[in-house]
Amino acid sequence: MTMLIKIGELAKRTGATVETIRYYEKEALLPEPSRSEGNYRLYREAHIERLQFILHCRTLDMTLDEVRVLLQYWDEPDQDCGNVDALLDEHIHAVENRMQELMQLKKHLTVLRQKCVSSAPAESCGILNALADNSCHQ
Amino acid sequence: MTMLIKIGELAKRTGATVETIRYYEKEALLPEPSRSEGNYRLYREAHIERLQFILHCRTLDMTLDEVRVLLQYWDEPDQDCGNVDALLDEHIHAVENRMQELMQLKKHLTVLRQKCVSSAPAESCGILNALADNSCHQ
DNA sequence: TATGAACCCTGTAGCGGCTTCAGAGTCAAG
DNA sequence: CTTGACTCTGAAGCCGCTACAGGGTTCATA
Repeated sequence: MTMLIKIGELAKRTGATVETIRYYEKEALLPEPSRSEGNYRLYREAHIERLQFILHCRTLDMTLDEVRVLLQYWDEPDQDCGNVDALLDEHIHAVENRMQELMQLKKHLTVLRQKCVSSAPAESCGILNALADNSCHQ
Repeated sequence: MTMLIKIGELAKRTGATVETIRYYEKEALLPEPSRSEGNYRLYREAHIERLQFILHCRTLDMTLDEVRVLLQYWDEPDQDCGNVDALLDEHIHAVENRMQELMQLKKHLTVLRQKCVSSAPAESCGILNALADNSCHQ
């Protein structure tokens, strides 16, 4: 007897919300589960695993399209997994780039922050003036 | 004679797109400009500066709501600028937090990436298996 | 048996910050 | 007079959910 669980239970076990689970089904990331007499979704072990896989990818900030690609390998285990590496490499690069951007950003913000030391009329606020200044724009 | 420019010219000078400019107008970040006989928007110096201010804030990853707050000081230069500091401090914190997250992320991704060294059937791919693995989930 | 609470269903709209499109009008050059 | 570059409005689409509204189901308790 395979154990069948309803959507709320699946949510509880995985940490997803009920709405997210339904959303993933609509997006075809999760297959449509069977239904009870009262039309409730009934999930089994395989669904739990698959959802966990998806959520894990999401904690790594992958897009749903990236997850879709990975799931395709998951579904066809005989394929060459070379593209899995490639996808991951690309993703790592994207994360690195974003970090670089944020570091630049923080530098700029910190410099900007220094320009206002104390309460004063906005007119003379160094921050506002710096933001307005064209020359400061790169 | 003040020089008047059309939206395309404003876009070229600031680096924004025409659509973004119209969007900012709809969002009341930019005031409605005057119009030509043929109903074209006609911008003047002040619009250029204001748009540059907004774009500059955006390169610093501020939300439009944050920009709105700053513009309010811009518009009323007699106000105390204390809140400008506060907004900036908060924003710097947000950027720092995001950086922390991304660093964690990158660490995870790099570990994951090591698990697949060469082309092999997806079934045996360390990456996919690690993503599927519950124990790896935190 | 009635009723209430806790769960589930579908479908739609909203979020932010644009981007893209359809369908039309304007304007200057050739 | 036509062509092509520009402009206009309004609506829809993007991502990854989240939050409704308005119902149905299930199960325990009074």
